[in-house]
Amino acid sequence: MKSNSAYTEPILDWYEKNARDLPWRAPDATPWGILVSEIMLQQTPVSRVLPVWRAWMNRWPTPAALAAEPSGEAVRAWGRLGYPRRALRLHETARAITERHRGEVPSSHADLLALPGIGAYTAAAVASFAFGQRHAVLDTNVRRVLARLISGEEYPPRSQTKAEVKRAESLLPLDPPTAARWAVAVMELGALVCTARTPRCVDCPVFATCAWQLAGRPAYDGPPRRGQTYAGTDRQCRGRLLAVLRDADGPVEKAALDVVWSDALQRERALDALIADGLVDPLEDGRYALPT
DNA sequence: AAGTCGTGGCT
DNA sequence: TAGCCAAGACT
Repeated sequence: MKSNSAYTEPILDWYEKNARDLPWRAPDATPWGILVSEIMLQQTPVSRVLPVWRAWMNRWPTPAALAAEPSGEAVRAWGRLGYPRRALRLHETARAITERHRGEVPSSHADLLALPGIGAYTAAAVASFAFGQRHAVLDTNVRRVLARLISGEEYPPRSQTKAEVKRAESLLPLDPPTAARWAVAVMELGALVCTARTPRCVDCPVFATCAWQLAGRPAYDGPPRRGQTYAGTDRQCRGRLLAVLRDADGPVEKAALDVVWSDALQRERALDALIADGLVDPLEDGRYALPT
């Protein structure tokens, strides 16, 4: 097997020995199971995804099974994973797969990209992990690993650049199955060793050739990286309101929503937004429910 | 194209 | 303790 960089073989070897045993990586994992895992894992830690993924796959083992249910059931089963619009889009995707692709998860990057809730990363990830294709799979882990290994910087730029994509493509092994293994391997290295906060460089298989190491691990000096305060935001309010509906057996009175958020103006705004998003259904009798 | 969109664990 | 961060997508 040909390697096209000094990083390829050490990282592939490291992955063979250190990969986590995740159910969506099992030999019997289906493209649908892999797709579901990728949606759930967007901005969400593995540990929180695991139980929800298992229950989800047990209940809806195929796209057609999910497509046959009301979207509200997907929202309810989503539980507290966060960003519940993902559940809605996953439900839409199940219906699109059922209608447009005969119930089979499409294998082409373009077809995947056309599905709701699936962007460049997820399309590449599913094409790579489920179908063994050769794609640059550029997520937050990979971006950070490459920034350190090659650019010698602690963190990548705020938003993804074309240069990063080119670089990721140039590192891809030529053989598709190997490229697919490389993709998970780099991601896993970022998740387990080359972590954001306190990297475990002593365990790194490419420590000796890491540009960031060689530069003396200079601290990040770019613009502030984030600032997502949460307490008191519309997002928190939306979360509270939706939790009431998730935990209820059926439609709820307006009063049941009112008690979970004191600021009436913000509460109405958040409720309207949830309705506009299709996450909440206002009934004619004045009550509210998850969508049908 | 910068803002918005949940939630909880970790340091 | 209070940020920081986690396999992004969409507008």
